[in-house]
Amino acid sequence: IYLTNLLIEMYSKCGSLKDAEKLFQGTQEINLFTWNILIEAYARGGHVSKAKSSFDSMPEWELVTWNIMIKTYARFGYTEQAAETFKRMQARDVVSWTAMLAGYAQNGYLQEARDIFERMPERNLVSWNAIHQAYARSGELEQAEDIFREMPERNVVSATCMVSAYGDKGRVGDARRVFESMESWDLAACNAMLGAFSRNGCLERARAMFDMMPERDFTSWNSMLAMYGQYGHVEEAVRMFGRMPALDMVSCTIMVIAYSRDGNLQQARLIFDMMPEKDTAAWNSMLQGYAHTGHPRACRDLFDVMPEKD
RNA sequence: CUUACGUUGUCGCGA
Repeated sequence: IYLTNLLIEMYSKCGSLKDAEKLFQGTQEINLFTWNILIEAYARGGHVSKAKSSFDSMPEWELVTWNIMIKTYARFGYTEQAAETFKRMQARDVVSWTAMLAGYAQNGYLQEARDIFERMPERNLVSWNAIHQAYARSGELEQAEDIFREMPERNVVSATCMVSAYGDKGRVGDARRVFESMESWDLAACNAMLGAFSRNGCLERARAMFDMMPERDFTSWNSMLAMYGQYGHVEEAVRMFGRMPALDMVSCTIMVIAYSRDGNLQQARLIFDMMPEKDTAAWNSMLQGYAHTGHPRACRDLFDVMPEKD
């Protein structure tokens, strides 16, 4: 049963929801872990109502199950349901409190997040990071700085969050200062620094950062693409796009925008049509390409065939 | 064997 659970989880983490489901249904030996893994799998795929019906079909619930439901609701914007779930729980641990705090923050409820933080019976580093991030993402930089300075301990996550917050405000020098004071860096930390450079038009510094990074993922590559596209170096974006080891939906969407802004709607459409998966952001980007370049007809035609409109 | 925090794209919301 351990092995079955591991296998289901593996499928889920690879995005093979169908295989995870099949395995779940095909196995007779099931425990609470199995249920939790299944709910988590639905949550990953954004199938909130399936997660909820699995939750309802379970023989019993444990704390982890409730925690997963809080996260699932909050992540997809069902803040009220998350809060209801939180209130209905008989026992809560630090994970429950932190999930609720982060859930409020992700949906823009800074005050509620703060209230949760203050009511928490105990806080750990993750809880501190969550409240720190809540202020940072709301643009409350001074408060975020205060928390960062005063929190009992900091780790790579705390610092990454600060780097990103400075970057959002255009304070590249401060971002660098924090980044350089870190005692260790992981990929996300490097990406945050790279993003601070790229979003603020520091092309050379971004390039140097990118070249120096020991490893790169989609986020790293996509930051570079977006920067070159945004700052009018479409040919450089194209060059990097061609060098990427693999493409994802975001890379392609960035190129659709870059080509469109460059007036090259044919190339934009070519990339768009090549994409194996498209979300609404991808569709909207292509629409906007047509809309802003005087192609109302093409825009309308595309709009009419969109599978999902927001 | 399962759950909470950080890094990339469109639009909107805030300012």
